[in-house]
Amino acid sequence: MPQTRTGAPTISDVAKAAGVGRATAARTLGGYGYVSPQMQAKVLEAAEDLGYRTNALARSMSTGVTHTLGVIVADVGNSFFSGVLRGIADTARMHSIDTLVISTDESREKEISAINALINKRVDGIIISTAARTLAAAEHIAQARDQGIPVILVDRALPGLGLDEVVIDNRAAARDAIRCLIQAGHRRIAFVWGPPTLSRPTLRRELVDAASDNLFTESERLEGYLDALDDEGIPFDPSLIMTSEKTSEHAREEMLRMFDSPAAPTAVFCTESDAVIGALRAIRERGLRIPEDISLIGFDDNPWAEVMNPPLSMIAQPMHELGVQAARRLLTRIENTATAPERITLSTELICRDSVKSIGSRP
Amino acid sequence: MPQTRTGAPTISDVAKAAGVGRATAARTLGGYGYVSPQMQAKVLEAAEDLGYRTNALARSMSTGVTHTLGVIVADVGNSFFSGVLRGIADTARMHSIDTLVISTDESREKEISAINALINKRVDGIIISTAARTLAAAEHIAQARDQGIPVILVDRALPGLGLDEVVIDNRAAARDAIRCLIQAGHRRIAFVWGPPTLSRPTLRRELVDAASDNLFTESERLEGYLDALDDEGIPFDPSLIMTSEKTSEHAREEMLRMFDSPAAPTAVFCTESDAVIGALRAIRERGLRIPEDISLIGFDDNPWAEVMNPPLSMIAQPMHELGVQAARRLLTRIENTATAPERITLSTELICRDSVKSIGSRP
DNA sequence: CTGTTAGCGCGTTCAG
DNA sequence: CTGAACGCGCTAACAG
Repeated sequence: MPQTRTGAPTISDVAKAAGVGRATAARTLGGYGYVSPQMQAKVLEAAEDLGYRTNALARSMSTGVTHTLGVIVADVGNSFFSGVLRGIADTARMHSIDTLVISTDESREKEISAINALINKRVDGIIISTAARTLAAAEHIAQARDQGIPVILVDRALPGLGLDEVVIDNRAAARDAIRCLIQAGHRRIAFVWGPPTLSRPTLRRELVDAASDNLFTESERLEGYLDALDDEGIPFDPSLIMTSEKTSEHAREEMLRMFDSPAAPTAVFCTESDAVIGALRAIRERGLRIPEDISLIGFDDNPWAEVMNPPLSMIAQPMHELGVQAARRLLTRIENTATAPERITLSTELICRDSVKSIGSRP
Repeated sequence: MPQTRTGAPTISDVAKAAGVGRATAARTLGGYGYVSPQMQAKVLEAAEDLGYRTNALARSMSTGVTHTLGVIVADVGNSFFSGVLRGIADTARMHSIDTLVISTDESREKEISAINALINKRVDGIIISTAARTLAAAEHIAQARDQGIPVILVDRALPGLGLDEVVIDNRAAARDAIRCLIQAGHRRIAFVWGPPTLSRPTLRRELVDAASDNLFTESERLEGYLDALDDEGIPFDPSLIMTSEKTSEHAREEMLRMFDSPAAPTAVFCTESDAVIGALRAIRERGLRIPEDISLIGFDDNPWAEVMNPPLSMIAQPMHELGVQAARRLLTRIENTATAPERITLSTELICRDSVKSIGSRP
């Protein structure tokens, strides 16, 4: 029978039952220090039939290690983040450390409260895909870092914080996709979802400014789009950029607007899979066919992209690997806190299927 | 300057800095007991510029509450589970409690080790979608329950454990879908994925036996399929049941096999979205059209189902709500440990779109 | 190799 | 209303 109020047998209960000192019991149960095989057996047996479970809280109190790490993302329900999470949790679990997950919906308050909760719970480290776009807005992250908690930025970098970052090359990914479209003869390419702005930007500068104040991933993708246009000397048309709120419903609406314009796009580039969904809805509503009437390339090669009619050309992001690398980096950072922070950039792959048609307006 | 080795300022540091007793500091910082506004102010200020963060571990040690709950599922990377998780985490976070997530890949060992980790970390409760199909195989769950940790079963029930269960009506969902197909005139309906068996069952009994030893959800779905067949007096054909390992690749292979058989199915029912992906691949490979050549209904109404050509008829599961209900139930269970366990059954919705064609072989 | 003792940081009596 | 003292369960020096 357990003696404590909480009901759980403690290490002293075991020691008593085994007829040895606490420390001996603690040593064998904790797996440290020396203890004779005979005593060990006695302790183990006593522990067994008392149903002893080591109290991780108490252990953490004295060791200062919780074997728990925190993960903060916008939405664990999202396929991208849940893929990353899986990668993180898998590699963490291999080292028998658990994962605390918090979704923020890109809300600053939620992110701050998440960080605080994790700090208070004394997690061994934090992996975060922050909604902050500026150093000033990332004070809570700097705080965690200053508390001595290792922090890894995943998917969204934020230079200047002096933290390790694990990201993909968003700019190159977007550039390659747009190039693929341009090479197929397209010149009017819609960019479905860009930086949200209050009014539609007319100048390129306005747009770039808005983007630089936006999420790392989104602004990089826009830059890549612009890069490709520049390379081919194609003029930038602001009416082809979606700047409203990022929901698949808004993506649909903006696409509809573009289709109804005299200078409608002949191709669409979507920066996220929800954007693809929205674009696809609009395309169907207007009775357009892919790729005959409109070509499409999107981000995130989910399994369904391949079974669409026609199969969609997509940019595959290594979600799981992103998580694995972030977790690895965190683990080594926990050991060795003193090396210089670095950025790990994973590459994407443009999976060419049948959603892009050559419209042969090229020499 | 912090005095402890861990670097973090403690409540006594604050007390000292504020020139008051520990208890006074503890009371204001912990938000309990009485303390004069003036002292309170002094303490708060001292805490502020010392950068004090309450140590949740220490607090949990004395209160016995961790404000943390554990979630165990097969795969957080899976869209169904990540949806459920989101529901759980959302409602938990509203009560400022965090969520520890562990994936098991349906492995018994991983599930056991997950439960142990959670018990040791003294989570306030556990929500699990267990891989165990029998009471005997669920001993680890019974153990957690006996340790006094509230446990809620989600998505997969296991009667006899005496635990609360939050599930959907799998049997009715499958039955309705099959009925819809039958009413459209179909009599040869493939069931893509059923209980894995070593050899293809020839008798209905064999199959049902295999199913009853399978996951709760899967066996219920098979029963629903059989129910509908029985209602209409349609004979059961074992060659239409997929009994190999559950991967989309195997789903594809089994579909291919069925298509090549003289008695090919005219409709397919898929019990999971990965099964749909596999079936869709096979359908394309054989050059079949939906719904002209083959009708299809699947589980899990993910956003992409609606933008397929044609839009797919799907069974929508309330994933988020499943999580919300499970979390709610857990929270009330944590308060009030003494009420009788109950099963909450959420209903699904058959979303009829264009993947089912009437083949009019009916009066 | 083993037992004793002192923290870890906070909640919580119990006098004053 | 305030402060001193003890306990939570475990690790870690330190003697023996």
